Amino acid sequence: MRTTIKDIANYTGFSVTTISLVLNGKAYKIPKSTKDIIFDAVEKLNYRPNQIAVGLVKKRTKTIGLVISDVSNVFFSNLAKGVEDECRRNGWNLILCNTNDMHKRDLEYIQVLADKGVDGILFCMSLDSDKKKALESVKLMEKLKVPFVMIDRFLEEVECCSVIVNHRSGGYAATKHLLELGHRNIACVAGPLALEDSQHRLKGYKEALEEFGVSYDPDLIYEGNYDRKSGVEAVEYILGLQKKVTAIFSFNDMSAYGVYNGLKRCGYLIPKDMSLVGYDDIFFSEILDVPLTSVNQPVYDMGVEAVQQIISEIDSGVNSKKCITFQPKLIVRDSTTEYEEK
Amino acid sequence: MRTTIKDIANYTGFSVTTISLVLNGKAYKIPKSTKDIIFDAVEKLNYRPNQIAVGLVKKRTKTIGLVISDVSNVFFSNLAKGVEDECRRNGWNLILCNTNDMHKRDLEYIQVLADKGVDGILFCMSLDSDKKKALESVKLMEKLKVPFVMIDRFLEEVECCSVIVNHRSGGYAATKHLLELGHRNIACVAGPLALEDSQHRLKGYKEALEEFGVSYDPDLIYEGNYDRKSGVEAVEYILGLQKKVTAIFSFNDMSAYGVYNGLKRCGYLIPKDMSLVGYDDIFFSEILDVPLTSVNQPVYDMGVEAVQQIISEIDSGVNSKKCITFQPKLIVRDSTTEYEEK
DNA sequence: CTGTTAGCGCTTTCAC
DNA sequence: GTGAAAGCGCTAACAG
Repeated sequence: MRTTIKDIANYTGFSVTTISLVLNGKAYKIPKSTKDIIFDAVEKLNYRPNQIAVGLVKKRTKTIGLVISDVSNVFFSNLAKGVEDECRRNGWNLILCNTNDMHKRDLEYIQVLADKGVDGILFCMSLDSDKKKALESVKLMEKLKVPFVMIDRFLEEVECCSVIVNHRSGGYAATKHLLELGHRNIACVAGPLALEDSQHRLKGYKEALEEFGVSYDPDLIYEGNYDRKSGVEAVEYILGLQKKVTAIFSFNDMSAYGVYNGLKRCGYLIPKDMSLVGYDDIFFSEILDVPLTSVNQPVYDMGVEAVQQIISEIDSGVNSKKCITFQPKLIVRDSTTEYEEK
Repeated sequence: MRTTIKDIANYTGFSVTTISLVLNGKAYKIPKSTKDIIFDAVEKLNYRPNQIAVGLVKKRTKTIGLVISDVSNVFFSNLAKGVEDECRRNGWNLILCNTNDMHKRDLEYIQVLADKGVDGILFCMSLDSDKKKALESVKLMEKLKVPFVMIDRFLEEVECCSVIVNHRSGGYAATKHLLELGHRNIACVAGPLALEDSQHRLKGYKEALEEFGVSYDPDLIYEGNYDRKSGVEAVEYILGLQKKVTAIFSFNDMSAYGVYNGLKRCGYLIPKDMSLVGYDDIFFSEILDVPLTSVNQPVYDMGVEAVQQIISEIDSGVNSKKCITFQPKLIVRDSTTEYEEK
């Protein structure tokens, strides 16, 4: 059996109260001699408090849950890394929950995490969540009174702390870059347009077009699913348009890879025949033969920030309702070049 | 406040014992009428057992810990995905622990996980662990009496269940492939040779050489660190050897990417001037302009298997000491070709 | 300065 | 059929 506080009490002759007080740094009136005896016993018997028992009485577990769609997705694994690192630095632990973008699982995990007594949840809602579903998740967390911070994907109508990237500005930067290079027929491989992030990137795209006096053509927008397959399919769609598209802006790197491969397969050279911009700046993008111009998101830092927010919310008991916005940064590499009349 | 079992007792008029019995399916003698009343109340009051309290009395948390070096590493994130998926299927949860390959953190996390009452640990020891350190970690888990399964990296002298890949056979397959293509001067970009997996891949390499009557030249082995930088540095080393190397076997894909980029930078064409084989078969290897021939490891499945093993060990209370060995599989793509005399 | 006591929310033995 | 009571390991009023 594991050593318990009782064992220390028996061993030292003091009561469990005294032991607890000393171990929790609340022994204001207890002489050093007593403390020493206790600490010695703790060391000797190798005592460590049972955190389950502590959790039951303190109603704190120093554990948070991270609800994401899929850790094997590079974006999320970097996020998880940041989250875990910052947790460790603060003496917290992390329960990892993959929903595979199924709203139903969002709800299940929220409930389970609450049952396990996590002190807070870092929530990145499922791709298949429309506004109604997303609100359902939020309502559940509120009902269960578990503090939460929304990450990456957020909802304007929810009053909570969220850690996001300014996708509008990312979309704007990517598009502006292409426009400055002289491109005018710029296609987009968007993510699901039900998602705010996808919408915002599109908004940024439109803003840039407007600024350059280029009219918006909805035909040039292919609504994909943020995966590689979407990129491959988008190429087919875009080339089939016969619209003299000379540049493609993919709303994430995975779909950009699909576009990359799809274009190659069709005999297109990047960037000569087609410029390509991605979004996420996964480290692979740099390794590609034609290193990909991409919008970098400070994912790791977002994870760190989210943990700091949730911890401060837990400690203070107040919902900051802050919206921490990170700025994405366009990383120009070799997949984009000036438009040449042909 | 959350609804407790007492609330259900008060509401229904039955005692907490009865409620508990019914809810835990141990109500052999309790009439359906009573059960119905209780279930109705549970539903109405939205009662869910507090798992911390349950954990305290049952000494089971249905939670396991996963100790790995770094989730943001694709290999581990795929492992984590498998682990998490299988946990969910079985109603378990996962605490994620990144050690960044620091042995000290292995120990810290093992202790913390035990304090939190996890039922078992999936342990992938740190890269910086020599045998002595690794044994220290194992001894700690044994002392704390927490069941564990070793993943990927294992020790022959430890009596425990482990889930691994037959790295010898992977090394053999990769090398044989190159030998069959006619290559004779095959360099290796190894991982730390203190690690068994790296040693085993090397053993497979040697076996294949022997089979083809090619003598082993230790100069051709570059000991790297499984990262991209190692690959870049290895290229410099290998080209500097002046040994007419025509093929490189990288002991993982990350270092192979380094080799890939390094070779390009030096003006080498793959596979014309140099054949290249990786190990891990990260999805990205397929996307490269010259898709990488690589040894595929069924990482996801290993995660799944590890969870099944740990759960059965926890449930049965017996250490199976099984060593589950997965077979890697060579995936031939475009980065390897026949040796041509020049 | 230190100990007694109650209680966190639950399971389980035993008694009626 | 059901309930009282003890106990899991700990914290925290309160008492002295």
